[in-house]
Amino acid sequence: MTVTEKAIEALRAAIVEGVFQAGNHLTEKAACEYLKISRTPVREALRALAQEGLLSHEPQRHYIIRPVSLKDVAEAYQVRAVLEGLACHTLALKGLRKTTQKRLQECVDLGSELLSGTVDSFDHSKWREMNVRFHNIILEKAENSTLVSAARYAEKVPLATMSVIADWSAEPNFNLLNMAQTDHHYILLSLREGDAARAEARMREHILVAGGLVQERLAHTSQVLRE
Amino acid sequence: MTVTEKAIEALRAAIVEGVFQAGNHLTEKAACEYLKISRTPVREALRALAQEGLLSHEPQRHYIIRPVSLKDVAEAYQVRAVLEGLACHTLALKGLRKTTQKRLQECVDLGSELLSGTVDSFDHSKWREMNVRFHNIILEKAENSTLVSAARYAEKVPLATMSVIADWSAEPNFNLLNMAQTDHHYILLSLREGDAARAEARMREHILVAGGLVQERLAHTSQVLRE
DNA sequence: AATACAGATATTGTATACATTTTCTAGATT
DNA sequence: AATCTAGAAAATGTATACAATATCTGTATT
Repeated sequence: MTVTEKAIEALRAAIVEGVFQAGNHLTEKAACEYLKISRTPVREALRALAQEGLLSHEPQRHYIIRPVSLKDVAEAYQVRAVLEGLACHTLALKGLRKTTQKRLQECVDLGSELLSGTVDSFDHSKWREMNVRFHNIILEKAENSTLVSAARYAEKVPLATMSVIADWSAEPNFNLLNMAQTDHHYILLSLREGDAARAEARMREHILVAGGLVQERLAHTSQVLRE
Repeated sequence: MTVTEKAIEALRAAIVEGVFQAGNHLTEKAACEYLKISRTPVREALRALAQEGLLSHEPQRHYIIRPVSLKDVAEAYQVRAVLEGLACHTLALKGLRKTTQKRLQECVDLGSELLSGTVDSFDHSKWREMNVRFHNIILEKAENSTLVSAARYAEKVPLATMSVIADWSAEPNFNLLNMAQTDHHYILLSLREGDAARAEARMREHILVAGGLVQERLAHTSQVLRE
């Protein structure tokens, strides 16, 4: 792994965690001293993060850490909803290959297994891993590279990714998890039946609900949000 | 304008025009000598173009000019269709401001004016400008920055943008232009009525049709496509 | 003849020096 | 006191030198 790659990850983490506060300047020098490396890889990292949307930048001016609002998070989820909806639409038309169907079924089965146990023994990290896998399989099996890239982009909006939910393992909401599980079940069913419109609609709704949940939690836990 | 910015534009143009052939390597040195500048801005430009999707790259390896297939173009249009569909959905729910409605109406009026004249006097560049404007207004007035970025990304796929049609001014297809004009009319109508579902559906269909047209032409004129 | 290896060559990655532009500051002017 | 204007300081942009890695080439080995 090159220094530049490490710089991208380290700076992204630092920004999301609030080491560099939103709204402030971020000079190349400050980033260099924080990471203890030279300017060249830092410049490349800053440019990459700006393209991701984490920083804003105009030529000849310093980078600014883009504040993230609840509205930004909501918008990112709306975009993800239509993109993953398209993935479902495409995949339903294309038809599920047996191996793909099997892999998705495994996710659904694992989900119901995880939810069938006692509340105390619920394994949140396994559930999260399963969830990411379910969505990624659908996205990738649609075999549309522009779609994958665009979806990855929408996931880069801070706090607009599934993984933030990991921090809430203390008090998982089983009503919502059961809803998500049911969604997954019916999405897979629609895909198997080749019902493109329903698969799309279900996935859209599924993601919008998840987005609403994330926003609600963020509003309460008052993360690093502007306003 | 900095050297880096000029490098990005010049290299993008060179790739799209086929100066550097698709599928081939593109070494930093070759780009430096072509542009007659040093490696630093070239490296930044290559990284930016890779993020756009024009080049592929793995660390410690040279950049490769990503070949574009008809399939890629089709996929990019599908992504644009759902994204601009979302823009319509959002805008219809949000409601059109008077100024926005006026600006869109101007596009529609200009379109019908351009199509009402004789075939020979048809001003293709004005039509194209109007079309880009119509779509941009909707995209921007939806006020979802992730959506705008994702849509801009999908437009970066070579040949998957409206502007390629500019080259076909020799023989515009009036049936299709009239269809597009009708689409614009009804999209605006749905937006004004606040009918989110119809506005979305119409925009999706509108873009898919345009994408089909572009693909058909590309297949005949045999552009710089692989396979 | 095909393969494996070693050295040479070329290419990418990083650091640093210099150039240019912007921003800050101190003083003069009103 | 407020504003404007050098000049200085600091930041970004660019070029180049050096380091690390990958690729190529020719020879030796089987």
